[in-house]
Amino acid sequence: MESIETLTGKYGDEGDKLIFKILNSGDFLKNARIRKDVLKDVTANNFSKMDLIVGDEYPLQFLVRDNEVLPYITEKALRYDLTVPFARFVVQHQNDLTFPFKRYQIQPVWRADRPQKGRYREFYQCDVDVIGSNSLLNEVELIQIIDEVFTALGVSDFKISINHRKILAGLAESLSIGSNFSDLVTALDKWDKIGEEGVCKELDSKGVHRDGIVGIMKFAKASSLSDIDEMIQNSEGKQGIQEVDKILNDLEKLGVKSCSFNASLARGLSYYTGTIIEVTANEASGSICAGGRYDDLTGIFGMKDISGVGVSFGADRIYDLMEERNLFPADANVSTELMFANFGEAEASFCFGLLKEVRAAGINAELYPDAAKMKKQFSYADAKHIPLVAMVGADEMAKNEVTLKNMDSGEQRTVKSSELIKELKG
RNA sequence: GUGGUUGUAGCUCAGUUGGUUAGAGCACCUGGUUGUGGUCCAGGGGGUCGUGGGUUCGAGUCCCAUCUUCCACCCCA
Repeated sequence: MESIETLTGKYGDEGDKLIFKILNSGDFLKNARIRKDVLKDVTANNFSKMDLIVGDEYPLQFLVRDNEVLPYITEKALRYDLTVPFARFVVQHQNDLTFPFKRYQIQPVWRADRPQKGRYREFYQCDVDVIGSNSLLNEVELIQIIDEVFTALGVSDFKISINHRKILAGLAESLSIGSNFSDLVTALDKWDKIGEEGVCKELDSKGVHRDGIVGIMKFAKASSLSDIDEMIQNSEGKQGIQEVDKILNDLEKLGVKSCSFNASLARGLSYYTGTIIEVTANEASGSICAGGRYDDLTGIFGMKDISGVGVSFGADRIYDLMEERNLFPADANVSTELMFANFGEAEASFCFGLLKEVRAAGINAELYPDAAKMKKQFSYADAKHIPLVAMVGADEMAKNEVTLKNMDSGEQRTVKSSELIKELKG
C-alpha cells in the first residue's frame, strides 16, 4: 500500500486511471467537499433523466464529479508496480544504503482494470534494479539475466527488444513534433499490433502533421541503428544511438543473441528516460518482461541526480505461457519424497521419531495424519505422486524394521530402521 | 472506463417448440480387498438451474433488473 501521491503522475494519464484507490477508513465522507461551480445542477425540478431515478434515490454521480471528490475520500492506493515504490524506499533510506544499490523484489501489484486473457487485476512482478549508477554495464547485466532466466525456463523463442527514450525524443525533435511526444510513444508502441496504417491513423487523430507522420513511418521501419543514424541529427538522439550500440556490442561479446534493436518499441510508462527493454515470446499474450532506465524517479521524491535501471518479470504471464507449452517438469509438484503410513497411535508415534531423523537427513517426508484404511492412505500417496511409502505396523515395530514400498514399480522390501537413511540416500 | 459475452453437481458440459421426480463424464464416498495405490466391478451422496422480480395453469427454457465470467478496445507485466 502506498500514499496515493506517491503513485499518481508516474505512469501516464491512462496509468493514473488504473491505480487501485482505497477508500478512506472510518467516516470517509466527513471531510469531503466539492466546489460550488463544479456541482452538477441537479435538482428534482430540472432533472432531465427522471427515468434514472429509482424511487426516492438517484445516483450520486449526477450531483458531483468523481475527480472532484476523489482527493477527499481516498488517500491510499495499492501499488501499481514495484519500481516507483522502490524509488520512494531508496530516497527514504538513502542514508542507510550503499550505492550503487541492487535489489530484487517479488510481490503482487494491482491494476484497476477489467481482467482478460493475460491481464490480471492482481499479479506478481519480479523486479531487478540497480540504482545509483549511470553505467551501461547495468543494462548489459540485466539483459544477460533475462536471457539466462528464459533459457533456463525453456521458453525457447523469447525475444528481447531494446530501444532508447533519447532516440525517440531526438526523433520527435528532428521532426518538430515535441509537443506530441507522448502521442508518438503510445502510437509507435502499437506498431506490431495495429501495423503501419493503424499507427498513421492514430498519429493523425492526435494532430501530428503529415511530415512528422512520414518521418515516424520511416523510422519505425528501420531495422538497425545505422538506418536511423541519419534521421536523427541532434545530440540527445545521437547519445541514445551510441548507448544502444554499446549495449548491443557488449552483449555480442558475451554471446547473448536474443537481444536486438527495435525502432518501434516505445513503452507507455512515463518515467523512462534512457534504455527501454521488452521481452515477448508469443505476440498475442503481450510482454512477459519489461523495463528501462529512469533518471528522475528519485528526484521526484527528493533525491537528485540518481539514475536507476531495472526490469520486471511478469510472473503470471510467464506461468501461463509455460503451462500452455507444457514446460513445467513432471516432478515440479513432487514435494514429499517419503510418506509414513499411519497404523495407529503407537505406530504413529514410533514413525514420528523416524520422521524427524529422515527430515534431518534432508529428505522431505510426512506422516499420514490419521489411522485411515491403507487403501485411502495409498490413494493419497498416489494422488500426490509421493514416490515412497514407509509402513511400520506392529510386526515392523517389534523388529525395529521399516517396510518401504516403491510406488512406481510396486516393489517393497523391509530394512532395519537404523539403516533407513542409508537406504534412502543410496 | 467503452462495447460484447457467459452463468445448470466440486470440474467440463448436455437439457428439443416452455410440460412429470433436471442428466452425463470426471472427481468424491462406501463395498469387493482384516496392512497396499495407479486397472476393474457393484453401489452411493451431491444442484433453491448466479440473484431478485415478472409473464404463464406450468419457467433451467420467455421478459426486465442486478451481479458474475470471459473476450475485444484503452492501456499494460
